[in-house]
Amino acid sequence: MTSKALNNTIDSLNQFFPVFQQEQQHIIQQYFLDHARLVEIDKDINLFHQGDSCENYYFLLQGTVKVITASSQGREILLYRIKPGETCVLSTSCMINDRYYPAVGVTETPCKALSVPVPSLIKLLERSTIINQFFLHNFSLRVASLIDLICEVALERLDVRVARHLLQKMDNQHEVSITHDALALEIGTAREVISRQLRTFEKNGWIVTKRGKITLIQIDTLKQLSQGYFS
Amino acid sequence: MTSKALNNTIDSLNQFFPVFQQEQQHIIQQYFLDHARLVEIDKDINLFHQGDSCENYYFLLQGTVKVITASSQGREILLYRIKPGETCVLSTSCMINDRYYPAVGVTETPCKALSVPVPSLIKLLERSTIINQFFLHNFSLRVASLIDLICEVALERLDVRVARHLLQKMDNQHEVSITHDALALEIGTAREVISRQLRTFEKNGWIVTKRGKITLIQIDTLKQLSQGYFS
DNA sequence: CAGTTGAATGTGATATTGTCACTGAAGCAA
DNA sequence: TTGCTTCAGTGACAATATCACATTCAACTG
Repeated sequence: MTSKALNNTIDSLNQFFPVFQQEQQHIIQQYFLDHARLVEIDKDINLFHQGDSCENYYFLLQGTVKVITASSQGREILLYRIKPGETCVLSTSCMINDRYYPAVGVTETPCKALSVPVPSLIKLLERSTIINQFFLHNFSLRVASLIDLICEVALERLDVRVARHLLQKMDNQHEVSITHDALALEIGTAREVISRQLRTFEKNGWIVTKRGKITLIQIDTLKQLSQGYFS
Repeated sequence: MTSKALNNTIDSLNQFFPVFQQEQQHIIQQYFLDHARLVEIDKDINLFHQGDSCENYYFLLQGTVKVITASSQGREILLYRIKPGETCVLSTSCMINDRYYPAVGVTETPCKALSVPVPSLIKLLERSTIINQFFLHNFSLRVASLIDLICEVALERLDVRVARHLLQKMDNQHEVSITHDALALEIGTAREVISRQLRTFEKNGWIVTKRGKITLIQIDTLKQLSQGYFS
């Protein structure tokens, strides 16, 4: 990577390493100068497949990536999203254990990322505690979110989960732009199930649905439901 | 901790830090000398509750601990087991982010562990890359297992999951000593559901059930089922 | 040993969720 | 407009979950 290109992304690096200005600054800067490559990726591109091994490691600068896992039967569920300033814990996990990916990563929007080859990153891990701490933090947050997901999927009612999801995804016009199909994937169920759930919500007057769009009407009721206060 | 007590557990420490004999050996040994306390814990003791903050960190030497999370409705699911030579990623996660536990930890057998206060461990993390790498490995393995669990819970049929579980837990007499209730907790469903599933397995001649014990008869059939080859 | 007690398991009725095989509707492009 | 393609709706049925009990077994008590 050229020095100029690094300078262009040096601000972005700070979002990964807020402690960048310390003793190890030089090591890390030099590392990225030597090994990092700035890549741009279109929408709906597979970054990695189920069964791939991990060869390049991405530091996401722009866009979002969804990480999905699928069963043998074809049903899928969204494990988490990677946002700017984050990395993929799965990549980390695979890198450290030299395993295959147990999931698929797909860009949801056009993305920019810093890409570094895994072997060099492993060497860096042995030298810099800051990098280590960065990865620890990353893991730490994601473990918590994965456990939350397990609770939801294994123990919560579907209507509760749908309500939560809608509230989480609504914009400031109280709208969610998503197809039933996509919502089903995120929640880990089938489209028909979502369709029916939304229809009963609509019958209750809680939401209004259009093609590809859901408008939340009775936000408070949905909030109550999302916290399990309802039958 | 006295030097003698440390010597008693220094072999155990090696199972955590196989690279113990290197440059940082002195730092880590000294750390455990200064801060670690050997604790013995009875069976069925809660190490931490949902909502606790993390004050002591355990390195498990003997016994097993199950980590369970519960919904508001009271249903529970087993997230993972901690075995000797392991630590609790949840503790790590809570320690690093200064969060509350999203789950419960209960000893399944009498346990021995090294206990260290969290603040001191955080300081050690800033000095030793070996400790960092240890935690990274730990996280890394657990993330993979959590993702597997999500796949199972969200996407797999119940009979497949029960079959897998039985195969995993059987001893070399092809027996599993467990109550339906406990099995239900591990799989994240209700006892009645497990009872019915086992009964149909038994009708098919795949297993024989006694009170508190299940004997697997047609192992191959169960293996096929566990891999999803069956309807 | 019989009797009691508590844990473990069985069962039917019903509600929720998932699957399958379709039909219909809305938007887009030629 | 016509023909696509994507998105959504529907009924029938299967699988799983929940509830409210009844039953059985094993261990303990006296």
